[in-house]
Amino acid sequence: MDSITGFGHNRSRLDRLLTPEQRARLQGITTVVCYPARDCVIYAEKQPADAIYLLNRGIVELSSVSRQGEKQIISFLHAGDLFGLFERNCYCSTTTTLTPVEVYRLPLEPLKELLVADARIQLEFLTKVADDLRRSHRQILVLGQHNVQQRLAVFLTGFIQSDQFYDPQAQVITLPLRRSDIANYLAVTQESIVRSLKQLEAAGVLERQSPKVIRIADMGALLRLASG
Amino acid sequence: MDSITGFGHNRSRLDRLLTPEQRARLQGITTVVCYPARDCVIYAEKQPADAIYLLNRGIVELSSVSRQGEKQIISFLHAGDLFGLFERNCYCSTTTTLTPVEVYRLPLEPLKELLVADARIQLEFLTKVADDLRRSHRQILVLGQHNVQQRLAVFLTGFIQSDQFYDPQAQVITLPLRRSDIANYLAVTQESIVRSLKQLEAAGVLERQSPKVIRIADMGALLRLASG
DNA sequence: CGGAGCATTGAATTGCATCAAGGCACGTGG
DNA sequence: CCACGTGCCTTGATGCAATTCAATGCTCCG
Repeated sequence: MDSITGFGHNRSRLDRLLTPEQRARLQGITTVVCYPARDCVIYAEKQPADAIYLLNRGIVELSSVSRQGEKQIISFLHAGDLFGLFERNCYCSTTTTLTPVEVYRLPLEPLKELLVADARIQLEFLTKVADDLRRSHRQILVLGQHNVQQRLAVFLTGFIQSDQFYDPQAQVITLPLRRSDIANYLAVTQESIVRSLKQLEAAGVLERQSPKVIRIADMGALLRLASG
Repeated sequence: MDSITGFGHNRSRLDRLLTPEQRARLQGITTVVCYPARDCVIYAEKQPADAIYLLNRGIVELSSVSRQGEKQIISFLHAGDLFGLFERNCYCSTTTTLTPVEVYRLPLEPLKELLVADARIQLEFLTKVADDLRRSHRQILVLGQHNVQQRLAVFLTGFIQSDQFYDPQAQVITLPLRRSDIANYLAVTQESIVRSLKQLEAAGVLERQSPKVIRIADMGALLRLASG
């Protein structure tokens, strides 16, 4: 809930959010779709939009590619997250799986009817979209105000509430991403990520146990960096 | 609708969005609040949240201040826009008037009841929040991928659909903002804005008729810059 | 069959030269 | 007076190329 990256909080699955009856109504229009591996494209930017998706299992990356071919990762999505934002009937971004994924596909027209018919279900959707908006605003602050070290600190602190990627005992984060993914998310180069990691290690803030395994040595310093 | 800054599109006023009956229901919980000048704070970051606002007249700036004291303008709001995003019952950002403003104040609890009671009204809200999310995603792309010139071009193109600030005949934009506001929005310094304006003028893309009055000399070039 | 050693490949890291943007001080103009 | 504009210097981040590292699969041998 507090996380910007999305890696922090373990969001509720669909089946905890609604009453059994509401779930049944939603399931009436739902198709379950599975993607077995990483790098599967669920939908691509500018493709005609015919459905909204609700993520049930796995991690999805929301991204857009600029004309120069640079990829910007807009956010990472987890179980319980909605995606499928479109404009003039075409999707605004590309969604790619980072892990095996299971999604609920909600075709637009029936969904709209359902939302109008059941205001409670709609309120769940409204809440989710508002949460996304809050996260996007935070990302704007990070990209606008923070230097590379601070961005990295924000990114890392996004993990400390995660069961899946953070071991509170050992204070160890296991990154599910490559350096280049982190770079594309924080809008810096991969080299800058590496250099900042090195600086933070030299400053005693963290310790790289292997490229993807990072021990937080000084949580206070990390949090201070992350908050600007 | 296509604008990122918000200065482009003349959004619908509340009174065009709903049926008379729905408008009446909304008015039942609404207080009209007026701010007579610029620089009035409607609410401040971290203040307890008790209402959502709907802008009826004027321009509002949504911003947040980082710990180092740097202001980041997140977006500009116009008639028809919703604001008042909060988390744990406290507002996430500060809203300040840029012009005289009239807002509809919608207290949270009655609003929530109304949204649950009337799914059509709620759908208007959902649509607005989704639009905001789309704009935020675009701003993330701009901050992440564009250099100063490109950001400025994006900003300027945001005006070309506006009745209020763009004269299509003369191809002239009248900026309602200071250099420092543009800088805080685009996450660069005021000096960089000035230098980029100069470069664009030297390149024949635009012409500064006065600091706030800018003639677009080569719209194609501007649009090309803006799209990366 | 299982495990040690080796090859292969993509990822991570480093050094160095370069540059876009920032910071500051000062001048200008409405 | 406040906002805008300019010149000069500094610097954080980048781009590129080279090097190291790590994970995976493969072979071969006990």
